[in-house]
Formats: sequence, structure tokens, C-alpha cells
Amino acid sequence: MLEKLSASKSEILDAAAWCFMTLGCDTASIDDIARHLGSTKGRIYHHFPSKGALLSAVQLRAARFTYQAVAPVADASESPDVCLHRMSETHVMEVLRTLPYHKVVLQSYASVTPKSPTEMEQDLLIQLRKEQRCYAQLFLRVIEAGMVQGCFKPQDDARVSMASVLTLLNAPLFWYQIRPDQSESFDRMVIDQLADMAVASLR
Amino acid sequence: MLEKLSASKSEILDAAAWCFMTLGCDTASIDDIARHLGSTKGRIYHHFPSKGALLSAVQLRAARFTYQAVAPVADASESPDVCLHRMSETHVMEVLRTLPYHKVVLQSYASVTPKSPTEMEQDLLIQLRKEQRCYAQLFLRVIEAGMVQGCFKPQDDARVSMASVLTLLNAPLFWYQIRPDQSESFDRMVIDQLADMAVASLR
DNA sequence: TCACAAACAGACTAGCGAGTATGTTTTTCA
DNA sequence: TGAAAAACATACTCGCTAGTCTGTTTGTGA
Repeated sequence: MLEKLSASKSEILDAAAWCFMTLGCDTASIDDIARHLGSTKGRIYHHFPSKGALLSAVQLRAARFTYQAVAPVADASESPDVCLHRMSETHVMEVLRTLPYHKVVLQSYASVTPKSPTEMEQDLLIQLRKEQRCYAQLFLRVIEAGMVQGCFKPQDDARVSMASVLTLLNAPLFWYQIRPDQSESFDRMVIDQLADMAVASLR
Repeated sequence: MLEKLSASKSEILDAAAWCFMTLGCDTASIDDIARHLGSTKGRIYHHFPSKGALLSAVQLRAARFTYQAVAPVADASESPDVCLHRMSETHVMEVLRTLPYHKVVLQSYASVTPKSPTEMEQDLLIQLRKEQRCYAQLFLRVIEAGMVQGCFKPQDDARVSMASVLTLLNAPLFWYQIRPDQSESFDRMVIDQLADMAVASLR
């Protein structure tokens, strides 16, 4: 779960996430990423066996960013609505901090069927789905607890509620722009408003 | 706004939307779409000048599907929360009905920068953004009205609320699967639940 | 300091896919 | 009914990119 990655590898992932975000996962070429690094493809293919593996590594890292941030604040002994509110704040905060990674995940969420996936790339995809499910469970548990305890309105399918809430919390991926004038107050406003909406949507 | 399109052109758009959805906008080739139609690229290039134009046409049609469905029920003389609830129901219903088109929009929402856009493709993109903004205005107006009248909680930026609500209503794009056993009741459940959540998230 | 491996650079190939150019069929209409 | 245009089919080109192969540099440990 926590394989440490070298500085060079991490740098490559950052560049890949950035290029995938701005150009699109398929449009961005390995040469684009290498150029953005100020080096050549030799460096990339030395660390990653294929483009698909590189893409999966970016997505995997995105999932782990949010998991490592949110898991510590998912305290089951607390009131579910309070707990969900802090989880939501933390999630949005982390998404804004590591935006390129999550925009890549967003892109590849739509088209689920790669054309000719390698055996190993298939395994990476399975691993990715597993960790994503694991992360979603954090939210599902607190939402179900809230429905049982009565602070959330009971629904036919709590998984629909969970998925919808997570989508709501990821809404900034569609319109948030990284600007030079990183207005701290704007971020704070977005975080608060989305967390409020997430909790309110379940009442 | 309402250019009638021939039966053949419409059929091509359906096939393109399907292939773009299942294979991805960039992965799906013109030959893939032609094969799915039981014909060859000649037919497609006779109706559309380029792949980018075809993609834009799909996205434009998606925007018009929802607009034509929702605009009639956006009654400003009504209570904003009631109005938003019916708009939300209608939106989700239409999205589920024309799912492939909207999944294509979802995909191309992430990567905003095509590599070398033609002059004409640029114009199509501008036209598309304009109609999308126009559709979003329908929701923005009723949300702002609700905040003024007091049935919605006032926020710093109503546009953030609007964008988040629309994202929430599009949540099925991430997990809804077209199945042979189109359970009508499941659709109804999803529609109701999402519309409820959308209105509740603003209180 | 020397061997050896890791970490790259640079040139090359092979295949895929967008777009084109031209032929063929079908429809339309005068 | 005949000619012209629309609606396709087929064969081809050409650029781009993933992946490879072979050199070259930089650390690293004995």
C-alpha cells in the first residue's frame, strides 16, 4: 500500500499528471511529458514499462492522496453528520491541493474499456478499483450509520447516496482553475460550501 | 438553434456517441464508428468535415437534449424549491434517456485544450460553451431566486452552488450502466433520490 | 580507482489512424 | 427518361506516437 517512490519517479508522476490534465490522457504523448521534464523518453521508460502503467500510477497515487488524508479523520465514535462534515472538508482540501492527479482520474473514469490492455495493466486496473472501493467504504459507513441513527434521511440505496455525495465533493474538478493568485480565502469558501452541501443533501 | 438533421446524420451521431462512450473520445477511431454503423468512413466524412466536428456535434446535441426537456418546466412564477425539484427530475430523466451523449460530454470536460484546433472547430467549441452557459442559467436563476426568497440558504457565490448541484445531478454518469433489464423502478428511484438531494443540499 | 550497475540520452522502427482522392451507386427532378 | 447531384464505398498517403535498441553519463561500493 505504501511503496516509497524515488524523487525522480515522483517528479515524473507530477509531470505526467500535469500533461494528462492539460492535454488529455490520450492526446498527451510520452514525448510531451519528457519535454515538460526537460529530458527525453529514455528517462520515463527507464522507470515505467508503458504509458498505461504510467497512467495507472498517476491514478493510484490520486486515490492514496485522499485516502491518507481522510482515513485519520473518519472517526466512527462520533456523530455521523459531524464526522462526514470533517471528512468532506478534508477531501475537498486534498483534491484542490493535488488537483492534476484527480483530474486525470476524472478523465479516465468515463471510458472504462481500454482497447488492448496488457495483462499487467489489467492487474493495475484491478488494484486501482480495489483501493477506490476501499476509500468509498469510508464514506458509505458513516452515511449508513447516520441513516440508522436518524440524523440522515433513510434511502432505498445508501450506495447511491454515497456515490452522489462523492461526486458532489469532486465538483471542483469541473471548474476549478489553478491560478497564480491562489486566493486562500476562495479555497476556504469552496471547501466550506461543499462540505455544508454534502451534509445537507442527506438530511 | 434547431437545425433539423437528416436521418442518416442522426444515425451517425448515435453511433459516434456510443463508440466515444465505450472506447473513449480519442481511442475510438472513425473506422470504429463506421464499423459500428455497418458502413465505411466515406459515409461519415460525407456528412462531417472532421472528427473534431463530429465530436462537437455530439456534445452540442447533448446540451440541446437537456435544454429542450428542462426549459419548459422552468417556471419562474412558482416556488423556487418546487421548481428546482421538477427541473432536477426532468434533467436526470433526460440524461438517463440519452446517456451516451452525456458521457461524451463528461469525458471531454476534463481536458479543455485540444492540441491543434481548426478555426472552424474553435467556433464549434465557442458555440457549445454558449449553449451550455445558457442551460446553466436556467438553474442559476431559480437558485438565486430561492436564496432571495429564503427557501434556500444564502451563499457567497450562487454560481458555485449551481455548478455543484448540476454536478450532483450528473452523478449517474459515473456509475449508471445501461442494462438489458432496464428496471423502470430503479430509474425512478435514482431520479427521485437525486432530485431530493439536489434541493436538500441548498437548504 | 576501477568495475559495474543504475540512470539517463538519442536515433530508429513499426503500426495505427485521420484525412484525401477517386470510383460507384442511388436518388432527385426537370 | 436522362442527367446531375447526393450518398456512399474503396484504396491510398502521410504524419504522429508508443515502444525498442544501443550508446553515454553518473553514481557506488569494494
